[in-house]
Amino acid sequence: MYSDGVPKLWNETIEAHRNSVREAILDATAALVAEHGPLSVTMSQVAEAAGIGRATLYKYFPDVESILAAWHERQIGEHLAQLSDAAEQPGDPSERLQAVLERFALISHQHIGDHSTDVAAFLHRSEHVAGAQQRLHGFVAELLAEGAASGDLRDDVAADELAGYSLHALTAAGSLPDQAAVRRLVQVTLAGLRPTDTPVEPSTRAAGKTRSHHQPHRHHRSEST
Amino acid sequence: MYSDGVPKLWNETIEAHRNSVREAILDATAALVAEHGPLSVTMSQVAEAAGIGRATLYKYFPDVESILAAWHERQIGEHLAQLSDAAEQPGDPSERLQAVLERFALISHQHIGDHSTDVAAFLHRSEHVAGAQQRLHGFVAELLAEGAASGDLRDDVAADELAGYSLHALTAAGSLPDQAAVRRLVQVTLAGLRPTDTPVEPSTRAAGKTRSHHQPHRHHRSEST
DNA sequence: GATTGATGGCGACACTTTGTATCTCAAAGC
DNA sequence: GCTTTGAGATACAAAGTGTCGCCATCAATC
Repeated sequence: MYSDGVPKLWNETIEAHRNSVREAILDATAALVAEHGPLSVTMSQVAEAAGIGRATLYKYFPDVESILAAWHERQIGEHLAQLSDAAEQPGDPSERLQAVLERFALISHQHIGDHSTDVAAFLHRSEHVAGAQQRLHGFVAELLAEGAASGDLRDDVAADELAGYSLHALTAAGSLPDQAAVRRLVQVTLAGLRPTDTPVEPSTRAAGKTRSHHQPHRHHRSEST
Repeated sequence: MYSDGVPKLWNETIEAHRNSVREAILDATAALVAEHGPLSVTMSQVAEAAGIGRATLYKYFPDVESILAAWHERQIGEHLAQLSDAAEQPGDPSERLQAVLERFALISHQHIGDHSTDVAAFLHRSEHVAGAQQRLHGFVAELLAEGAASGDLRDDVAADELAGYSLHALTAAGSLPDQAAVRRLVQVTLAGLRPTDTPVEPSTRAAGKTRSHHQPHRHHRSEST
């Protein structure tokens, strides 16, 4: 039937089945989270909603947290795919960056109520979850590094840190009422990324842990070009 | 009725006691969350950790979600107090704003691992929780409105939206390694708030005066991630 | 100072959820 | 046909949940 080069031909169909069941579990979980919140999700509910026996569920995931982690990974993965798509559109780096950030903001805005993006915050070992999240961060950081190299963006702060800034700032889109507001948010966020005439001072002061406000900046209102 | 000066003296001591027990519950919850994550917190564990009977716990809170909500409220309240303190320091509006934002960023940075600020994301009725969070948002929005009025900050975007932007952007401090990075983040965030020569309004660039198309919207959602 | 009333704390009970061990069955491979 | 492999359901012990009712305590009243 199949190519006999593969020793585990039977394994392929079973893998496909497991995958479909897994997807059903994740879908059911998403629905339950959207309805009752992540805290009240139980293995029993998930099993019933997914249409499988409860004991069977344990053959896929050991506990609720693992399910939520997997769900979160899937979500981020999908988002990352959309962002990659947006990044591949033609245009100069600045335009592409804007397209990516706007895409991300719109995704965040789309998922209000659904806690998919926020889930990472309360999974205990957030570091474990960091898989897709890391890739997302790295992806944005790379774009930002490009922009900094071409002079479109500020280079006085590491692209890594700017990526964190951007991603967090744009999650504010989840609280916004409409897409026009989302676009304004993207503009504001981008404004924070552009080169400044008052760059962050590198190290005029030694390593001190005092909190007190450092020297006041006199910033000019004109940010020409 | 002997002493009519203080009719409910008994009520005061009992209230004090209830408050202390309540604080103990919240402290115990915080410890449990820090150790095992919010998902695995149970009423039994909280009761034992707080040193009270489980049934007694139900006289204070009906379920885990309520406890987490109360804990979150307390945290935000404390943060708000610190921010108010920072805002009352002398200085011009711009300096005060920077002090407040830096304080907030440092608080976010301080609480890495502890999910106190992230909890709002997964409480089901986040709108219910929004009490202190709303005040925090309004507090920052007010500062931003001041800055916009004095010309130190951009006025092409509603202070309301800028507040959401700022608070979200600064939560990125939770992922930063040291305080120097936190200060850089504050600078980047502030850069997004300053006036720009390319305001967000699509048209209406005729005169130097911008018409505010956007009216302040009313409803918000969860604030932190 | 004894009684009454109201309130906090806790033991106990019935019920649900959890995690696992065991069993059955369907399909691939010989 | 017979064996093997693994998915899926049933069964059970342990833990968690929500509630009722009893007791101790303290304020207020006689």
